[in-house]
Amino acid sequence: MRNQGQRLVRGTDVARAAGVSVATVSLVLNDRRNVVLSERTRDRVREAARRLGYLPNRVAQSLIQGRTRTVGVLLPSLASSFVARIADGIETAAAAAGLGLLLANSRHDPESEDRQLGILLGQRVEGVVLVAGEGTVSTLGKRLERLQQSATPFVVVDDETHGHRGDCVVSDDRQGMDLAVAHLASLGHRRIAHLGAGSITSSALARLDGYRAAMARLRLRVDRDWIEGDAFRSADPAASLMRLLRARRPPTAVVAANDRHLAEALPTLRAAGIGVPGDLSLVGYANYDFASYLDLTSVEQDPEVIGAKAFGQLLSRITDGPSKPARIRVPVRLIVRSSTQAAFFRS
Amino acid sequence: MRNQGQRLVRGTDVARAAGVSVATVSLVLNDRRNVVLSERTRDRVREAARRLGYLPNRVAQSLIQGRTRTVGVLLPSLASSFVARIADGIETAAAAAGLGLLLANSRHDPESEDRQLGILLGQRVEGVVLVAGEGTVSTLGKRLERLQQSATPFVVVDDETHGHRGDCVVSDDRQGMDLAVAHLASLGHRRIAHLGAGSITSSALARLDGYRAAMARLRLRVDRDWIEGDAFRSADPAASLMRLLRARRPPTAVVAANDRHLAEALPTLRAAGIGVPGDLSLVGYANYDFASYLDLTSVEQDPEVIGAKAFGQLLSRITDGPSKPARIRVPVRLIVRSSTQAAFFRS
DNA sequence: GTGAAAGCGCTAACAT
DNA sequence: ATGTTAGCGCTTTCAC
Repeated sequence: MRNQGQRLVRGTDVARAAGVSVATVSLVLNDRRNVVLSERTRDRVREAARRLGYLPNRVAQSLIQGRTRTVGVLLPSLASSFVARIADGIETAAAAAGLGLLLANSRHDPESEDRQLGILLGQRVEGVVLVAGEGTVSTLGKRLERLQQSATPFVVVDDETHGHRGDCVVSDDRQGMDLAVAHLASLGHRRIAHLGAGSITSSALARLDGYRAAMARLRLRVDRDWIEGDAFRSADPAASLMRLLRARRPPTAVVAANDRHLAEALPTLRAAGIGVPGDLSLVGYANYDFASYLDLTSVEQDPEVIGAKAFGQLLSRITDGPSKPARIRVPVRLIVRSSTQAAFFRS
Repeated sequence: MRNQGQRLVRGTDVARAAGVSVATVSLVLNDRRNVVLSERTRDRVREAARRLGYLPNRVAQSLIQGRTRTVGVLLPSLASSFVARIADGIETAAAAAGLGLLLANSRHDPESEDRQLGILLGQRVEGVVLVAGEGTVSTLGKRLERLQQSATPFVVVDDETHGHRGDCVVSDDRQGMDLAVAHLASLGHRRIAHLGAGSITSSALARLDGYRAAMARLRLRVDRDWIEGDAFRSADPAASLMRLLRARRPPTAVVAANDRHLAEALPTLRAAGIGVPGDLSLVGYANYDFASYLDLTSVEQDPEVIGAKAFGQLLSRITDGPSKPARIRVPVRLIVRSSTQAAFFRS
């Protein structure tokens, strides 16, 4: 539309070219099997459509069919590769189901997220995948309410704290922390500390929770000064890590909620003469590509699957309607590299 | 649409609730200043719209106005953070201009790209940003032809080889290589080799070209065995790098077309006892986040700006119509870290 | 077998 | 100052 100059080909044009009516064009091109059309007409129409490069106007189709074959994806930013890969997973699944993707970006701003949501709803998307993020997560409830009122199916990704209002898909952070802690314990570590993500997202909280649960399951005590880098003192991961090492009973291993914090703290560790894994074992989280270059043992997530599951759940809501909210946790796996090592000689 | 149960609010509903006609609703909500409406009616309509949560159906608006306020973005994958950040830039610019984004993913497959393009055109997007990628770039021409025939404005990103058919936006790879080579030369290096990206994208070619041009500009000879990792022997960056070091006149510095190759070759270098930057200076390209963790001097691109410029160019095509094809090169900058050092004592 | 006509929800001329 | 009407491009009964 708004094609300066040559106007786009319409069904009418094809009809005229084929010497039939628009109705027939529609019948032929949509392969309506219940009506019987002569082969000759079918061919003539198809030929004319091909020759003119006719593409049925999906806007008009949407209007009359009452469905847009489009879902909305509302995310905080594509700058995060985790989020981008989730979007990739959603797109792939949606394309396979014949649905298009309307992408909107809140730029971590609740007001913007609200405005974007309005646009998506105005476009009459058939459903919305809402990827939570720092900045918007605390007021997410409002937007979910709005979605509910509009009776538009939706799925929340990367936040389960608001999950009671509908479906959500998250990475299994508790499992990840359990794998990390169990791995260290199996290497003989007993004094395992946690370097938090410095965030209030449900992921960060679940990782902290998962750390505590794993330690409890393995009957390992957690000293009060073994947890650092919560939402309020995350500014400097290196400083946080060094604080951990000054604990009354210094840890022999640290599980971090994020590879990045570890990577940033590494030079400080080196400067302090603390060898990894000789003096300290480290497990990261997210398995960013630099984890392999830095030889960091890390928990790998699967954002593409998260996206695919989110779309799958959304699709079943669109076709089957609402029912009991689902909470889907996508499994993670531990990638063992050389930042972790047995702690025999320390106990 | 396809809202099981409660039907969405239409203009008619608002009209009935406010005791006016649909036309009036439209006039009020679109703030038509040329027609005069009583304040009382305006308020009544606005109030009713607010109360009912009315959102004008953009599908219907699109149909009658002949414009969808939507642009299509067709990219090879969101798994690449470079591409994802370009998409982010496009989205931000589009949102600022009041246009939505229909995102489609070719998964590096030309046929899929063609199919997706058909869907975008069927949706009557007002323009298309086509991000080139490995796998689709060689047959890009066909799709550009299709776009031209449909008279839909488009901009190609990350490929200038097909740029003669319309506008394109690329990162300034030649400038990047020039910065890298000049930096090394300023440190006293004369024997500077090139480790290619192992790709046939226009970026990879431009970087190789840029390397040659920069060397020529600085009157530095390029030995025949100083170029490695072209499209045909890129499988193993470490092996390529080691081959470079066995050149008749071994280089004292290497500029790579991609950080990743350097990162992968680093362990091999270490194992061979070759110190960086002591024995060899290295400059990477792309400035991935691991470049900072590995202390790699690197050329930083600006994908968000690339996206923004691409959208800007597209928008001017949409509003102003076609004219001489533009070729926009987005500047890069060199981030100096400690993988490069003066080569005084070697010459 | 095929065409005519109605209508999806909206906007924009034209009436009143 | 507001309502009536036509029509965007398509699909879908219902006539012929």
